[in-house]
Amino acid sequence: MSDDLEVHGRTTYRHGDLRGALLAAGVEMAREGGPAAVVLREATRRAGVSPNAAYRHFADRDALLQAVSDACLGLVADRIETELDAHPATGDTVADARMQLRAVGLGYIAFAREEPGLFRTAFSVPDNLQSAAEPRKAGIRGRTPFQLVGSALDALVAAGVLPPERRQNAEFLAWAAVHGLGMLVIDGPLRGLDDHMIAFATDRLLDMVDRGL
Amino acid sequence: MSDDLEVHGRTTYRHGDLRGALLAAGVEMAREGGPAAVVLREATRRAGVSPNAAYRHFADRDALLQAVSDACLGLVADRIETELDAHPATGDTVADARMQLRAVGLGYIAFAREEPGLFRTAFSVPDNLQSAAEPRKAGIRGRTPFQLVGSALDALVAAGVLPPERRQNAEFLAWAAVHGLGMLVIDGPLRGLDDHMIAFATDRLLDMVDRGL
DNA sequence: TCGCCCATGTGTACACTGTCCACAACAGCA
DNA sequence: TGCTGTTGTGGACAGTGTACACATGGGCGA
Repeated sequence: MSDDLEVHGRTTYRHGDLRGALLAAGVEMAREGGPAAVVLREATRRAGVSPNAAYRHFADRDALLQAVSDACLGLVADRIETELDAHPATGDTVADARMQLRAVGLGYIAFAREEPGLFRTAFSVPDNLQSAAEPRKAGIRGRTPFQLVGSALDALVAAGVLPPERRQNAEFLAWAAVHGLGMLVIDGPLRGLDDHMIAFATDRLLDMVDRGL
Repeated sequence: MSDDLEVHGRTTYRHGDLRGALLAAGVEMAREGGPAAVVLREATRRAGVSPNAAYRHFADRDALLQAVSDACLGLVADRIETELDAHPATGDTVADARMQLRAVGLGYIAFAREEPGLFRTAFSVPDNLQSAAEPRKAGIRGRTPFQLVGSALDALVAAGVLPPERRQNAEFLAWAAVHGLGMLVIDGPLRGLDDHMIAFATDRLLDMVDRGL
């Protein structure tokens, strides 16, 4: 019996961090097959535990999916932060603010292309305004994608590019545009276009946002 | 035995239009619970037929979902056509062209709000450029949503509002923006906002497209 | 008109899923 | 040391997709 446990790298009756293990397994399955591939029993199998053990940590399969989805949103945030780092400030306040919003969009689309399964999973669960800024949806630096868009818009206002009266709710517009492109790129009509065309479309979309906000 | 058949409105061994019945049942289930609610066995139950009968008309559950999704896209097109009818031409070519694109967006968002389940289902299945204009995704007037956006953009070019060099691939930008807003409204951060706020956000988004295209 | 064929629907069966219930083990505290 | 509440197990059940063999009878050729 204790042999069985050790097979799965477990020497004690207790797992230690089953919740974490299930979450990690869920993310891995989501990566491979999107939200539908997040299967509770399979997660317990990968964690080396009986199916019902999951119910000590998640109310039901939906709760697991919700947690996986939140983790995916955090990964989106991380990818955006990476893109922000790749475009460091130059000192030109106006150009920097513009680039900041652009970087958010680029990171968003890049994540959609690099991890379509995680991207789909991130947005497969109903959300709302209240929870859009909850810490469990945040990346490693503690900011959610929604907050990252907001910061970029604040910078645009501070730089005098975006008139303050247009700031309110502007994240919805920017987000909608970029999010829509992301969806179209991974399993909408734009699926299968080559990198060059995607990059071109992204560029034009960001121009549109920049000009039209 | 023949009694059983008659219970489901069937007097013959053959159903007559099982494919159509399964499709209709699928759409109904999608309306109530989105793509996940499209259950093959339940569809056959509603059609008064044994589960395996479905396999004479659809290769598997995914093929049924694909067909349901196509039908939903047709309904999106119908809703857009309705909105177009609600904004008849005035003779002012420029204003009419602008309004045409606006109507497409309004119809799109309206459908998302009125039929969230069908909307989600319409875009739950991978798509691509080739199939975006296939007749089975068309509405009652034979045009797909993708084609309706295209027509509106053509009108903008004809009216001299949109420079021809910006016409290419412009449907991607317009579509992405509106599609993104649709997603955010039904189960993104904008979910639960009241009608007034949604209308306001839609208006501003369409302004952005109009200005930024 | 008869008889056959094959498209269409049925029955049975299997693997897999989510989830409920009663039970077992054991970590940590009294 | 012994109790207790938390965590994991085992068995069971309904529901799903789908494969295989079989039944039915509508409509065609003879």
